[in-house]
Amino acid sequence: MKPETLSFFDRVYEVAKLIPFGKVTSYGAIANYLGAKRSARMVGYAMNGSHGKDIPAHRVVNRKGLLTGKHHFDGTNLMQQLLESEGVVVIDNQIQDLETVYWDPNKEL
DNA sequence: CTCTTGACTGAGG
DNA sequence: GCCTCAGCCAAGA
Repeated sequence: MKPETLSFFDRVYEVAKLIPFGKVTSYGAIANYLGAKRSARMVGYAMNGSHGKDIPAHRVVNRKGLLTGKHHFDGTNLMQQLLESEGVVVIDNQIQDLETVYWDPNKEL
């Protein structure tokens, strides 16, 4: 690939697609993997365009494991249900046992 | 070029 | 542990 031709958004999508089934990661982790540790907000912002793509956006949460982006999904609890269907325990928009399901691209890739 | 907008994060009280 | 504040940076108007 020619990353130079890909925008920051496109890189976020590529990483998001690499998230294993039943795992989650944080915006900051993705940003750090892209070499822009301070651009965690951009990662989330990029996910706005993830709709209509093969992006498992529900596997991306903030560093606390809180489903801050659930408001961008259709249903009120769609994001939570998607995660639970993958074996991730979620209670009140908060991922339980985060360390167990956490996937860090910097360590895994 | 300037200004606004964020699905964030770390530091301080 | 919780709440608040400020910095961060790319994209779009």
